This record gives sequence, C-alpha cells and structure tokens, in this order.
Amino acid sequence: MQWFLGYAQNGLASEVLDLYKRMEFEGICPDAVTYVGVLSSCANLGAQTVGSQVEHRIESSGLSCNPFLKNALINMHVRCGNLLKARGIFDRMSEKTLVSWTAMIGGYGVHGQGEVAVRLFDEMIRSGVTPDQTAFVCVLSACSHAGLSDKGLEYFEAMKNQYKLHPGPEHYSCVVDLLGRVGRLKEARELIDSMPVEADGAVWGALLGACKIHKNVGLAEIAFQRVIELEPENVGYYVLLSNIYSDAGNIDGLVKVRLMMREQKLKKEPGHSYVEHKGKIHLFIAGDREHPQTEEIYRMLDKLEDLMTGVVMAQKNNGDSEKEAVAETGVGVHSEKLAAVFGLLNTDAGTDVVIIKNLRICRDCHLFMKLVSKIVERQLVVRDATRFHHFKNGVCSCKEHW
DNA sequence: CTAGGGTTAG
Repeated sequence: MQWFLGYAQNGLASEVLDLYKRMEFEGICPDAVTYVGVLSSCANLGAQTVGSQVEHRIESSGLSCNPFLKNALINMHVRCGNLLKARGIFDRMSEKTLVSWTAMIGGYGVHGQGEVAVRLFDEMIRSGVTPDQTAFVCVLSACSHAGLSDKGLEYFEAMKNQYKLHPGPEHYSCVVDLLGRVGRLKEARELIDSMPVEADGAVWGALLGACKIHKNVGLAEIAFQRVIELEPENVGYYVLLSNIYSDAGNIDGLVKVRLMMREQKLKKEPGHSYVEHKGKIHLFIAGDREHPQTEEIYRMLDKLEDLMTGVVMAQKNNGDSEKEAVAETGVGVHSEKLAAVFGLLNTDAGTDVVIIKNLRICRDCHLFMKLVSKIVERQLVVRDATRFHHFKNGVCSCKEHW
C-alpha cells in the first residue's frame, strides 16, 4: 500500500490510478492515506472524473472530516479547474490550516484571479495564520499572472522584513516574472544582480520570457547565456531565444540557435496537451493536421485568434448573476489553444457564459459547440498519459513549438 | 502493532 505514496510523491500519477483501479477491482478498501495519494495523482493529471468518483467514495466511507483529505480535495478541484467546488470545501472547513489557505490562494493565482488570491492572502493573515515560503510563492505568482506588480513587490518586502523569511530562487523567479511581464526589464535585471542567493535557471528563464514579450533581443542574449550555463539541456530556452530572433526578423540569430541545438543533439518534442472531457482524455499535438476538417478547424482558430490577447483564463463568480469564464490565450495557433478553449467549456463549475475579450458567447453558441464537436469527433484517447499540461494562466506550461 | 499524508514558480 505504501506504493501509493511512493508513486504519487514521485510524480508517477498514472501508475497510482492504475493501482487504485486494481484495488477497486479486488475489493480492497482504501484508507485515508491511500485516498490522499490518489487525489494528489488526480490533481497532477487533471483527472476530474476519477477525482469526483473518489470524492464520492470518501463521502460514503465517512472519511470526509479528515483535514488532510479536505486539503487534497481542494487541490484536486483546483487543478482540475473547478475553483467553485474547491472554494465550497474550503469555506466549510472549520479548521483551515496554512496548507488549506495556500492551496486555495494558489488556485486563484493559477486561474488568473490575482485579486481574489490577494484578498484571500490578506484574510489568511488577519485570521492569524502565518505564511511560509510556499504561501509566498503562491501569492507572488498570483500577482505576476494578474499584473499586480506593485502589490507583489509589497509582499516580497513583507516576506523579508516582516516575516523574516529568506527568499529562495523560486521567489526571485516569481518577482523577475512579475517585473518582466509588465515591461520593467531593467528592474528585473537589477534584482537578479542584487540577489543574495545564487540565481537558478528559472530566474534567468523568467527574464528571457519577459524579453520575448517585450521584444528585447539584447537582454535576451544575456539571459540566454546565463540560463544555458545552468540548464544546458533545457530545449525550451533555445526555442524561446530562436522565437525572439524570429520575431525580430534576425535570421542569423535564428540559424545560430538552431545550429547550437543540432550540435548539442537537442530535439524539441512537439508541443502537446490533453484535456479530459466527459470521462475521455483528448490529445492535441501541435501542428497536427490529420483531421479531415483541419482547414475548417484552423479557420475557426484564426477567428478566435483575432479575438484573443494576453494570457488569462479565469472564472468569475458574480454571486447571483451568471457565472462567467474568461478566455484569453497567447500567441500562435497551436494545439494548446484548442485545449484551452476545450478545457474552458469543460469546466463543470456551472459556467454559463464564455467571454473572449469583449465578445460574449453563450455556452451553447454554435461557434463554440461546432469547434468542440469537431474536436470530439476525433475521439482521440491517450494511453500514455504521463503528465497533464496545466493551463496556467490559460496557456499550457510547455514551451512554444517550432 | 499502526504511521503515513495535504500546499510550491518557470
């Protein structure tokens, strides 16, 4: 039985779910710790159907009071995109631990609701719970995704001065991202230079990402230099720089990076993602043109592309009014976008309206349903689901493909 | 015999 935690904690989520299925088949009754491992795996895979089944089993087995399980459930719902369910459990918890707060704050952050995350963080402090390094990572990243750079900087200062916590590279990478996204590249660079701890690849990578957004080729070259000293095998950074060159029309640079990659024998796997819909996992591969209606699908995506900017995917709950989901995705038409739209429609959080920029589209709108039904027609099922790509901020976390 | 276990950016 300890395999469960072993597998779960080592990221072998699909193995956990396989084992769990076997247990069910053999009629073995799982205990609370087993459920924790299963739920954590569901969270990592975005397996919301299994997750909800497990939730029901927990309820009927009388384990639902277990605070560990409640936190695991919150996390599962958060990672499967169901913030409202997560919030429901959170609100009904009598004893909210730091972990409960952190999971919920991180959830809002990941789904682009920085303002809510910040409000919750302040509420946590008012309730007498002291944040730790993890909580600060969550709130800083929430601020960065929502463009709340000054608020984020305030938290960063409070972390050091008020809470006497030593920021690690993971905090610095958040703050570099926070500054970089809003174009404060100079400050981001200065922050890195002033770091009392060693910068890791993520710190320079965050700067490189900011250079991509703000088209700063010179600084990108510096950041890239540093980042590959630290992570020479990470293909994503090569791709990022080559895309920066490509955007700038710098063909020499582009060729240079491609040659570097060839010398290092680095190959970029095609970007892919999968999303669970009605119990089936659907796979999307970047640049995939296998479908007989590919032309139509891409025309539809081009239409969506025109309407989409930024990188936010959020769910808004306006109390009694209709529940809305906001979709905005990043640049380049590829599979992640399909999955992001798909995932958006897939939330069973009671979303009635999908907003793309200022265009309001009803959930049943034929534009969306046509797109979705076309994707569903393919009935692509993934067997080797090793890692679910989370729609952090509406965009898959994997790097852009060529 | 029964502990263990939940939260972390790019």
